[in-house]
Amino acid sequence: MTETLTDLAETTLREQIFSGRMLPGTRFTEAELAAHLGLSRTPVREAAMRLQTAGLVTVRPRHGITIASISVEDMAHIYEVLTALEIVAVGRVAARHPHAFGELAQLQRAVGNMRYALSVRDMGTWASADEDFHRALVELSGNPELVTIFDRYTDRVRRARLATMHHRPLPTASLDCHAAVLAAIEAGDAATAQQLHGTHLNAARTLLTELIRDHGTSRV
Amino acid sequence: MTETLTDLAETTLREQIFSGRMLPGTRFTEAELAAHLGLSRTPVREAAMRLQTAGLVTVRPRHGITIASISVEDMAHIYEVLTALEIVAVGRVAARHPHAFGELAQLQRAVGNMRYALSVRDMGTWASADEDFHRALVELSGNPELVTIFDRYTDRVRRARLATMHHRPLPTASLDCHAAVLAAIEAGDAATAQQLHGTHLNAARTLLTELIRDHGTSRV
DNA sequence: GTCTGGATTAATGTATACATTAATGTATAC
DNA sequence: GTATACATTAATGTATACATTAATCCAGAC
Repeated sequence: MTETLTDLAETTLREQIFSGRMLPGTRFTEAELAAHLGLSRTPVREAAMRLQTAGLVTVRPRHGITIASISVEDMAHIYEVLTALEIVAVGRVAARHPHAFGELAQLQRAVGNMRYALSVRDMGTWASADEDFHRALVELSGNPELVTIFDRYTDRVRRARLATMHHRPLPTASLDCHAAVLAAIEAGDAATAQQLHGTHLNAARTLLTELIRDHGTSRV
Repeated sequence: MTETLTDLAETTLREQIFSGRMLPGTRFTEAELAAHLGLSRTPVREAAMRLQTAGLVTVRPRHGITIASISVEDMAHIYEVLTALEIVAVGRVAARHPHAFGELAQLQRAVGNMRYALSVRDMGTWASADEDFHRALVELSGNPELVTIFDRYTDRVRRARLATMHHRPLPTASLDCHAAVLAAIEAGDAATAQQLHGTHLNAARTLLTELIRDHGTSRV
Protein backbone atom coordinates (compact mmCIF):
# COMPACT_ATOMS: atom_id res chain seq x y z
CA MET A 1 0.00 0.00 0.00
CA THR A 2 2.16 2.81 -1.23
CA GLU A 3 0.92 6.30 -0.64
CA THR A 4 -0.46 7.71 -3.86
CA LEU A 5 0.14 11.25 -5.03
CA THR A 6 -3.52 11.95 -4.41
CA ASP A 7 -2.98 10.98 -0.76
CA LEU A 8 0.11 13.16 -0.65
CA ALA A 9 -1.74 16.13 -2.13
CA GLU A 10 -4.60 15.68 0.31
CA THR A 11 -2.31 15.41 3.33
CA THR A 12 -0.19 18.38 2.29
CA LEU A 13 -3.19 20.60 1.63
CA ARG A 14 -4.78 19.59 4.94
CA GLU A 15 -1.62 20.53 6.78
CA GLN A 16 -1.35 23.83 5.00
CA ILE A 17 -4.96 24.62 5.81
CA PHE A 18 -4.70 23.62 9.48
CA SER A 19 -1.36 25.35 9.96
CA GLY A 20 -2.81 28.61 8.68
CA ARG A 21 -0.53 28.80 5.68
CA MET A 22 -3.58 28.66 3.45
CA LEU A 23 -6.07 31.14 4.76
CA PRO A 24 -9.83 30.75 4.37
CA GLY A 25 -11.22 32.52 1.36
CA THR A 26 -8.05 32.12 -0.68
CA ARG A 27 -8.67 30.86 -4.19
CA PHE A 28 -6.51 28.68 -6.37
CA THR A 29 -6.87 27.08 -9.76
CA GLU A 30 -6.12 23.40 -10.14
CA ALA A 31 -3.04 24.31 -12.15
CA GLU A 32 -1.77 26.64 -9.41
CA LEU A 33 -2.08 24.00 -6.73
CA ALA A 34 -0.51 21.43 -9.04
CA ALA A 35 2.48 23.70 -9.62
CA HIS A 36 2.67 24.51 -5.91
CA LEU A 37 2.80 20.80 -5.04
CA GLY A 38 4.92 19.76 -7.99
CA LEU A 39 2.28 17.37 -9.31
CA SER A 40 0.00 17.15 -12.29
CA ARG A 41 -3.59 18.30 -12.14
CA THR A 42 -5.06 14.81 -11.80
CA PRO A 43 -4.07 13.98 -8.19
CA VAL A 44 -4.70 17.59 -7.16
CA ARG A 45 -8.16 17.43 -8.64
CA GLU A 46 -8.91 14.19 -6.78
CA ALA A 47 -7.54 15.57 -3.53
CA ALA A 48 -9.70 18.66 -3.99
CA MET A 49 -12.76 16.45 -4.38
CA ARG A 50 -11.91 14.68 -1.13
CA LEU A 51 -11.31 17.93 0.71
CA GLN A 52 -14.60 19.24 -0.59
CA THR A 53 -16.52 16.31 0.89
CA ALA A 54 -14.59 16.93 4.11
CA GLY A 55 -15.86 20.52 4.01
CA LEU A 56 -12.37 22.03 3.92
CA VAL A 57 -12.52 23.57 0.44
CA THR A 58 -15.18 24.57 -2.03
CA VAL A 59 -14.79 23.60 -5.65
CA ARG A 60 -16.70 25.75 -8.12
CA PRO A 61 -16.18 25.30 -11.85
CA ARG A 62 -14.40 28.36 -13.34
CA HIS A 63 -14.15 29.87 -9.87
CA GLY A 64 -11.34 27.74 -8.60
CA ILE A 65 -10.76 25.87 -5.37
CA THR A 66 -11.48 28.08 -2.37
CA ILE A 67 -10.24 27.37 1.14
CA ALA A 68 -13.44 27.12 3.15
CA SER A 69 -14.15 29.47 5.97
CA ILE A 70 -16.59 28.73 8.74
CA SER A 71 -19.13 31.17 10.12
CA VAL A 72 -20.45 31.45 13.63
CA GLU A 73 -23.72 30.01 12.36
CA ASP A 74 -22.00 27.04 10.74
CA MET A 75 -20.28 26.49 14.05
CA ALA A 76 -23.59 26.48 15.90
CA HIS A 77 -25.05 23.97 13.44
CA ILE A 78 -22.04 21.71 13.70
CA TYR A 79 -22.05 21.82 17.48
CA GLU A 80 -25.73 20.94 17.47
CA VAL A 81 -24.93 17.80 15.50
CA LEU A 82 -21.85 16.96 17.56
CA THR A 83 -23.78 17.44 20.80
CA ALA A 84 -26.54 15.09 19.72
CA LEU A 85 -24.10 12.42 18.60
CA GLU A 86 -21.78 12.64 21.58
CA ILE A 87 -24.69 12.38 23.96
CA VAL A 88 -25.68 9.13 22.28
CA ALA A 89 -22.09 7.94 22.54
CA VAL A 90 -21.81 8.81 26.23
CA GLY A 91 -25.04 6.97 26.92
CA ARG A 92 -23.83 3.85 25.14
CA VAL A 93 -20.48 3.82 26.92
CA ALA A 94 -21.92 4.42 30.39
CA ALA A 95 -24.64 1.79 29.86
CA ARG A 96 -21.99 -0.87 29.21
CA HIS A 97 -21.14 -0.81 32.91
CA PRO A 98 -19.33 -2.63 34.46
CA HIS A 99 -16.41 -1.87 32.17
CA ALA A 100 -13.74 -4.33 31.16
CA PHE A 101 -10.31 -3.63 32.60
CA GLY A 102 -8.55 -0.96 30.56
CA GLU A 103 -11.63 -0.14 28.51
CA LEU A 104 -11.73 3.44 29.76
CA ALA A 105 -7.96 3.92 29.70
CA GLN A 106 -8.03 6.33 26.77
CA LEU A 107 -10.51 8.56 28.57
CA GLN A 108 -8.55 8.45 31.81
CA ARG A 109 -5.31 9.24 30.01
CA ALA A 110 -6.91 12.15 28.16
CA VAL A 111 -8.18 13.66 31.42
CA GLY A 112 -4.73 13.19 32.94
CA ASN A 113 -3.13 14.97 30.01
CA MET A 114 -5.61 17.82 30.28
CA ARG A 115 -4.84 18.21 33.96
CA TYR A 116 -1.11 18.24 33.30
CA ALA A 117 -1.42 20.66 30.36
CA LEU A 118 -3.52 23.00 32.49
CA SER A 119 -0.98 22.94 35.33
CA VAL A 120 1.83 23.99 33.00
CA ARG A 121 -0.45 26.26 30.94
CA ASP A 122 0.35 24.45 27.69
CA MET A 123 -2.74 25.19 25.64
CA GLY A 124 -1.59 23.21 22.61
CA THR A 125 -1.33 20.03 24.62
CA TRP A 126 -4.60 20.83 26.29
CA ALA A 127 -6.44 21.22 23.00
CA SER A 128 -5.00 17.96 21.78
CA ALA A 129 -5.98 16.06 24.94
CA ASP A 130 -9.44 17.61 24.80
CA GLU A 131 -9.92 16.38 21.25
CA ASP A 132 -8.59 12.94 22.29
CA PHE A 133 -11.18 12.69 25.05
CA HIS A 134 -14.11 13.38 22.76
CA ARG A 135 -12.71 11.15 20.02
CA ALA A 136 -12.21 8.26 22.45
CA LEU A 137 -15.72 8.66 23.78
CA VAL A 138 -17.19 8.40 20.32
CA GLU A 139 -14.96 5.50 19.41
CA LEU A 140 -15.93 3.61 22.58
CA SER A 141 -19.58 3.90 21.58
CA GLY A 142 -18.95 1.06 19.15
CA ASN A 143 -20.80 2.85 16.38
CA PRO A 144 -18.43 3.50 13.46
CA GLU A 145 -20.89 5.89 11.82
CA LEU A 146 -20.60 8.19 14.82
CA VAL A 147 -16.83 8.16 14.42
CA THR A 148 -17.03 9.07 10.75
CA ILE A 149 -19.24 12.07 11.34
CA PHE A 150 -17.30 13.14 14.41
CA ASP A 151 -14.03 13.16 12.49
CA ARG A 152 -15.55 15.07 9.66
CA TYR A 153 -16.83 17.87 11.86
CA THR A 154 -13.78 17.95 14.08
CA ASP A 155 -11.74 18.72 10.98
CA ARG A 156 -14.07 21.55 10.13
CA VAL A 157 -13.91 23.28 13.51
CA ARG A 158 -10.26 22.53 14.29
CA ARG A 159 -8.94 25.71 12.76
CA ALA A 160 -11.42 27.79 14.73
CA ARG A 161 -10.39 26.07 17.95
CA LEU A 162 -6.71 26.62 17.28
CA ALA A 163 -7.26 30.24 16.27
CA THR A 164 -9.01 31.03 19.56
CA MET A 165 -6.88 28.77 21.75
CA HIS A 166 -4.73 31.53 23.18
CA HIS A 167 -7.56 33.97 23.79
CA ARG A 168 -9.65 31.75 25.99
CA PRO A 169 -9.52 31.77 29.78
CA LEU A 170 -7.80 28.84 31.51
CA PRO A 171 -10.08 25.81 31.05
CA THR A 172 -10.36 24.97 34.71
CA ALA A 173 -14.11 24.44 34.58
CA SER A 174 -13.72 22.42 31.41
CA LEU A 175 -11.33 20.03 33.12
CA ASP A 176 -13.83 19.51 35.92
CA CYS A 177 -16.55 18.80 33.38
CA HIS A 178 -14.53 16.11 31.66
CA ALA A 179 -13.59 14.53 34.96
CA ALA A 180 -17.23 14.56 36.08
CA VAL A 181 -18.43 12.93 32.87
CA LEU A 182 -15.75 10.27 33.22
CA ALA A 183 -16.77 9.62 36.83
CA ALA A 184 -20.40 9.19 35.80
CA ILE A 185 -19.36 6.79 33.05
CA GLU A 186 -17.25 4.79 35.48
CA ALA A 187 -20.24 4.64 37.83
CA GLY A 188 -22.46 3.47 34.98
CA ASP A 189 -24.80 6.41 35.45
CA ALA A 190 -25.79 7.01 31.83
CA ALA A 191 -28.38 9.71 32.46
CA THR A 192 -26.04 11.86 34.56
CA ALA A 193 -23.17 11.38 32.13
CA GLN A 194 -25.37 12.45 29.24
CA GLN A 195 -26.71 15.47 31.07
CA LEU A 196 -23.24 16.61 32.15
CA HIS A 197 -21.79 16.10 28.73
CA GLY A 198 -24.59 18.02 27.05
CA THR A 199 -24.08 20.95 29.39
CA HIS A 200 -20.35 20.84 28.79
CA LEU A 201 -20.75 20.87 25.00
CA ASN A 202 -23.16 23.78 25.11
CA ALA A 203 -20.70 25.73 27.21
CA ALA A 204 -17.92 24.91 24.76
CA ARG A 205 -20.03 26.08 21.84
CA THR A 206 -20.96 29.33 23.56
CA LEU A 207 -17.36 30.05 24.48
CA LEU A 208 -16.06 29.33 20.99
CA THR A 209 -18.65 31.42 19.19
CA GLU A 210 -18.16 34.34 21.55
CA LEU A 211 -14.39 34.21 21.18
CA ILE A 212 -14.78 34.37 17.43
CA ARG A 213 -17.18 37.30 17.68
CA ASP A 214 -14.86 39.13 20.10
CA HIS A 215 -12.01 38.45 17.75
CA GLY A 216 -13.64 40.91 15.39
CA THR A 217 -14.53 38.46 12.66
CA SER A 218 -17.68 36.47 12.08
CA ARG A 219 -15.84 33.95 9.95
CA VAL A 220 -12.72 31.91 10.63
CA MET B 1 -24.30 24.86 -15.85
CA THR B 2 -24.29 21.94 -18.19
CA GLU B 3 -24.38 18.53 -16.63
CA THR B 4 -20.93 17.01 -16.77
CA LEU B 5 -20.25 13.41 -17.69
CA THR B 6 -19.19 12.81 -14.10
CA ASP B 7 -22.67 13.92 -12.99
CA LEU B 8 -24.20 11.67 -15.62
CA ALA B 9 -22.13 8.69 -14.52
CA GLU B 10 -23.02 9.30 -10.88
CA THR B 11 -26.73 9.63 -11.58
CA THR B 12 -26.83 6.58 -13.82
CA LEU B 13 -24.96 4.40 -11.35
CA ARG B 14 -27.18 5.58 -8.48
CA GLU B 15 -30.27 4.64 -10.46
CA GLN B 16 -28.88 1.25 -11.36
CA ILE B 17 -28.01 0.59 -7.73
CA PHE B 18 -31.36 1.73 -6.35
CA SER B 19 -33.34 -0.07 -9.05
CA GLY B 20 -31.63 -3.34 -8.20
CA ARG B 21 -29.97 -3.71 -11.58
CA MET B 22 -26.61 -3.58 -9.85
CA LEU B 23 -26.72 -5.96 -6.94
CA PRO B 24 -24.69 -5.48 -3.76
CA GLY B 25 -21.41 -7.33 -3.81
CA THR B 26 -21.00 -7.08 -7.57
CA ARG B 27 -17.55 -5.94 -8.63
CA PHE B 28 -16.52 -3.88 -11.63
CA THR B 29 -13.30 -2.43 -12.88
CA GLU B 30 -13.20 1.22 -13.86
CA ALA B 31 -12.79 0.15 -17.49
CA GLU B 32 -15.87 -2.11 -17.31
CA LEU B 33 -18.05 0.66 -15.95
CA ALA B 34 -16.63 3.09 -18.47
CA ALA B 35 -17.50 0.73 -21.32
CA HIS B 36 -20.92 0.07 -19.81
CA LEU B 37 -21.67 3.79 -19.68
CA GLY B 38 -19.95 4.66 -22.94
CA LEU B 39 -17.55 7.08 -21.25
CA SER B 40 -13.85 7.24 -20.57
CA ARG B 41 -12.40 6.18 -17.24
CA THR B 42 -11.96 9.71 -15.91
CA PRO B 43 -15.62 10.65 -15.23
CA VAL B 44 -16.35 7.11 -14.07
CA ARG B 45 -13.48 7.30 -11.62
CA GLU B 46 -14.72 10.61 -10.27
CA ALA B 47 -18.27 9.32 -9.98
CA ALA B 48 -16.96 6.27 -8.12
CA MET B 49 -15.19 8.56 -5.63
CA ARG B 50 -18.43 10.42 -5.02
CA LEU B 51 -20.42 7.22 -4.61
CA GLN B 52 -17.83 5.94 -2.20
CA THR B 53 -18.22 8.96 0.06
CA ALA B 54 -21.96 8.43 -0.19
CA GLY B 55 -21.40 4.87 1.03
CA LEU B 56 -22.92 3.28 -2.06
CA VAL B 57 -19.80 1.61 -3.41
CA THR B 58 -16.41 0.57 -2.10
CA VAL B 59 -13.32 1.40 -4.10
CA ARG B 60 -10.33 -0.80 -3.39
CA PRO B 61 -7.22 -0.51 -5.54
CA ARG B 62 -6.77 -3.65 -7.69
CA HIS B 63 -10.02 -5.04 -6.31
CA GLY B 64 -12.35 -2.93 -8.34
CA ILE B 65 -15.45 -0.96 -7.50
CA THR B 66 -17.85 -3.01 -5.42
CA ILE B 67 -21.53 -2.21 -4.98
CA ALA B 68 -21.88 -1.81 -1.23
CA SER B 69 -24.15 -4.02 0.78
CA ILE B 70 -25.50 -3.13 4.17
CA SER B 71 -25.65 -5.43 7.16
CA VAL B 72 -28.20 -5.54 9.94
CA GLU B 73 -25.56 -4.05 12.22
CA ASP B 74 -24.82 -1.21 9.83
CA MET B 75 -28.54 -0.56 9.76
CA ALA B 76 -28.71 -0.39 13.54
CA HIS B 77 -25.79 2.05 13.64
CA ILE B 78 -27.31 4.24 10.97
CA TYR B 79 -30.68 4.29 12.68
CA GLU B 80 -28.98 5.27 15.92
CA VAL B 81 -27.51 8.30 14.19
CA LEU B 82 -30.70 9.14 12.33
CA THR B 83 -32.74 8.86 15.51
CA ALA B 84 -30.49 11.24 17.41
CA LEU B 85 -30.51 13.78 14.60
CA GLU B 86 -34.21 13.64 13.87
CA ILE B 87 -35.03 14.08 17.53
CA VAL B 88 -32.99 17.27 17.52
CA ALA B 89 -34.81 18.38 14.37
CA VAL B 90 -38.24 17.66 15.82
CA GLY B 91 -37.38 19.62 18.93
CA ARG B 92 -36.25 22.63 16.92
CA VAL B 93 -39.34 22.63 14.73
CA ALA B 94 -41.80 22.23 17.59
CA ALA B 95 -40.05 24.89 19.67
CA ARG B 96 -40.56 27.44 16.92
CA HIS B 97 -44.27 27.51 17.82
CA PRO B 98 -46.41 29.36 16.81
CA HIS B 99 -45.67 28.43 13.22
CA ALA B 100 -45.91 30.76 10.28
CA PHE B 101 -48.73 30.05 7.89
CA GLY B 102 -47.80 27.25 5.51
CA GLU B 103 -44.62 26.40 7.38
CA LEU B 104 -45.78 22.90 8.16
CA ALA B 105 -47.44 22.33 4.79
CA GLN B 106 -44.85 19.80 3.65
CA LEU B 107 -45.39 17.70 6.76
CA GLN B 108 -49.17 17.90 6.46
CA ARG B 109 -49.04 16.95 2.80
CA ALA B 110 -46.76 14.00 3.51
CA VAL B 111 -49.13 12.67 6.17
CA GLY B 112 -52.03 13.12 3.76
CA ASN B 113 -50.17 11.16 1.10
CA MET B 114 -49.38 8.40 3.56
CA ARG B 115 -53.04 8.17 4.53
CA TYR B 116 -54.11 7.99 0.90
CA ALA B 117 -51.42 5.44 -0.03
CA LEU B 118 -52.44 3.26 2.89
CA SER B 119 -56.11 3.39 1.90
CA VAL B 120 -55.31 2.15 -1.60
CA ARG B 121 -52.52 -0.13 -0.39
CA ASP B 122 -49.91 1.51 -2.64
CA MET B 123 -46.73 0.76 -0.77
CA GLY B 124 -44.50 2.57 -3.24
CA THR B 125 -46.33 5.83 -2.72
CA TRP B 126 -46.35 5.19 1.00
CA ALA B 127 -42.59 4.70 1.18
CA SER B 128 -42.08 7.87 -0.80
CA ALA B 129 -44.40 9.93 1.42
CA ASP B 130 -42.76 8.47 4.52
CA GLU B 131 -39.35 9.58 3.30
CA ASP B 132 -40.77 13.01 2.42
CA PHE B 133 -42.07 13.44 5.97
CA HIS B 134 -38.72 12.74 7.59
CA ARG B 135 -36.85 14.81 5.01
CA ALA B 136 -39.18 17.78 5.52
CA LEU B 137 -38.79 17.54 9.28
CA VAL B 138 -35.03 17.69 9.04
CA GLU B 139 -35.15 20.48 6.51
CA LEU B 140 -37.50 22.52 8.70
CA SER B 141 -34.97 22.29 11.53
CA GLY B 142 -33.01 25.03 9.76
CA ASN B 143 -29.75 23.15 10.26
CA PRO B 144 -28.22 22.32 6.86
CA GLU B 145 -25.71 19.92 8.41
CA LEU B 146 -28.58 17.76 9.61
CA VAL B 147 -29.93 17.67 6.06
CA THR B 148 -26.58 16.60 4.63
CA ILE B 149 -26.19 13.68 7.00
CA PHE B 150 -29.84 12.71 6.70
CA ASP B 151 -29.59 12.51 2.91
CA ARG B 152 -26.41 10.52 3.08
CA TYR B 153 -27.90 7.85 5.32
CA THR B 154 -31.24 7.80 3.60
CA ASP B 155 -29.42 6.84 0.43
CA ARG B 156 -27.70 4.03 2.23
CA VAL B 157 -30.82 2.45 3.68
CA ARG B 158 -33.14 3.13 0.74
CA ARG B 159 -32.45 -0.14 -1.00
CA ALA B 160 -33.15 -2.08 2.19
CA ARG B 161 -36.44 -0.24 2.65
CA LEU B 162 -37.51 -0.91 -0.92
CA ALA B 163 -36.46 -4.56 -0.73
CA THR B 164 -38.63 -5.18 2.34
CA MET B 165 -41.47 -2.87 1.32
CA HIS B 166 -43.82 -5.62 0.16
CA HIS B 167 -43.16 -7.95 3.08
CA ARG B 168 -44.11 -5.60 5.85
CA PRO B 169 -47.56 -5.44 7.43
CA LEU B 170 -49.79 -2.51 6.55
CA PRO B 171 -48.26 0.57 8.23
CA THR B 172 -51.40 1.58 10.08
CA ALA B 173 -49.58 2.21 13.35
CA SER B 174 -46.86 4.09 11.51
CA LEU B 175 -49.43 6.47 10.02
CA ASP B 176 -50.78 7.17 13.49
CA CYS B 177 -47.27 7.87 14.76
CA HIS B 178 -46.57 10.40 12.06
CA ALA B 179 -49.90 12.10 12.64
CA ALA B 180 -49.27 12.22 16.39
CA VAL B 181 -45.82 13.74 15.94
CA LEU B 182 -47.25 16.33 13.60
CA ALA B 183 -50.00 17.17 16.10
CA ALA B 184 -47.44 17.65 18.86
CA ILE B 185 -45.38 19.89 16.58
CA GLU B 186 -48.46 21.95 15.71
CA ALA B 187 -49.21 22.28 19.42
CA GLY B 188 -45.64 23.39 20.08
CA ASP B 189 -45.09 20.53 22.51
CA ALA B 190 -41.44 19.79 21.80
CA ALA B 191 -40.89 17.19 24.51
CA THR B 192 -43.88 15.08 23.45
CA ALA B 193 -42.99 15.38 19.79
CA GLN B 194 -39.45 14.23 20.49
CA GLN B 195 -40.55 11.36 22.65
CA LEU B 196 -43.11 10.17 20.08
CA HIS B 197 -40.68 10.50 17.23
CA GLY B 198 -37.98 8.55 19.06
CA THR B 199 -40.37 5.73 19.77
CA HIS B 200 -41.52 5.71 16.17
CA LEU B 201 -37.96 5.53 14.84
CA ASN B 202 -37.04 2.69 17.16
CA ALA B 203 -40.09 0.76 16.00
CA ALA B 204 -39.12 1.41 12.37
CA ARG B 205 -35.60 0.17 12.99
CA THR B 206 -36.80 -2.97 14.74
CA LEU B 207 -39.25 -3.76 11.96
CA LEU B 208 -36.71 -3.21 9.21
CA THR B 209 -33.97 -5.32 10.80
CA GLU B 210 -36.38 -8.15 11.55
CA LEU B 211 -37.75 -8.12 8.01
CA ILE B 212 -34.22 -8.44 6.68
CA ARG B 213 -33.44 -11.31 9.05
CA ASP B 214 -36.69 -13.07 8.14
CA HIS B 215 -35.85 -12.57 4.51
CA GLY B 216 -33.07 -15.10 5.02
CA THR B 217 -30.19 -12.73 4.49
CA SER B 218 -28.20 -10.69 6.97
CA ARG B 219 -27.05 -8.30 4.27
CA VAL B 220 -29.00 -6.33 1.69
C1' DG C 1 0.75 -31.72 -1.67
C1' DT C 2 2.36 -27.36 -0.26
C1' DC C 3 5.12 -23.60 0.00
C1' DT C 4 8.21 -20.09 -1.92
C1' DG C 5 9.82 -17.12 -5.34
C1' DG C 6 9.65 -14.80 -9.42
C1' DA C 7 7.37 -13.80 -13.93
C1' DT C 8 3.17 -12.30 -15.85
C1' DT C 9 -0.51 -9.37 -16.35
C1' DA C 10 -4.48 -6.90 -15.32
C1' DA C 11 -5.82 -2.92 -13.00
C1' DT C 12 -5.10 1.45 -11.21
C1' DG C 13 -2.30 5.87 -10.74
C1' DT C 14 -0.58 9.80 -13.17
C1' DA C 15 0.53 12.96 -16.77
C1' DT C 16 -0.81 15.37 -20.57
C1' DA C 17 -3.19 16.79 -24.74
C1' DC C 18 -7.32 18.33 -26.31
C1' DA C 19 -12.36 19.82 -26.10
C1' DT C 20 -15.53 22.55 -23.99
C1' DT C 21 -17.31 25.99 -21.20
C1' DA C 22 -18.34 30.25 -19.14
C1' DA C 23 -16.09 34.46 -17.30
C1' DT C 24 -14.13 38.61 -18.80
C1' DG C 25 -13.10 42.37 -21.67
C1' DT C 26 -14.18 45.31 -25.56
C1' DA C 27 -16.57 47.63 -28.95
C1' DT C 28 -20.64 49.58 -30.47
C1' DA C 29 -25.28 51.31 -30.23
C1' DC C 30 -28.39 53.97 -27.75
C1' DG D 1 -22.92 56.49 -19.17
C1' DT D 2 -25.05 52.11 -19.74
C1' DA D 3 -26.25 48.05 -21.83
C1' DT D 4 -25.75 44.46 -25.13
C1' DA D 5 -23.46 41.35 -28.11
C1' DC D 6 -19.52 39.39 -29.57
C1' DA D 7 -14.71 37.88 -29.19
C1' DT D 8 -11.25 36.43 -26.29
C1' DT D 9 -9.27 33.56 -23.04
C1' DA D 10 -8.53 31.22 -18.92
C1' DA D 11 -10.13 27.39 -16.55
C1' DT D 12 -12.14 23.05 -16.19
C1' DG D 13 -13.92 18.58 -18.28
C1' DT D 14 -12.61 14.51 -20.75
C1' DA D 15 -9.96 11.19 -23.21
C1' DT D 16 -6.00 8.66 -23.59
C1' DA D 17 -1.24 7.15 -23.28
C1' DC D 18 1.97 5.64 -20.21
C1' DA D 19 3.96 4.28 -15.52
C1' DT D 20 3.39 1.72 -11.65
C1' DT D 21 1.57 -1.53 -8.65
C1' DA D 22 0.09 -5.70 -6.65
C1' DA D 23 -2.74 -9.86 -7.65
C1' DT D 24 -2.32 -14.10 -9.90
C1' DC D 25 -0.17 -17.88 -12.01
C1' DC D 26 3.41 -21.13 -12.60
C1' DA D 27 7.64 -23.54 -11.77
C1' DG D 28 10.56 -25.67 -8.79
C1' DA D 29 12.10 -27.23 -4.22
C1' DC D 30 11.02 -29.65 -0.19
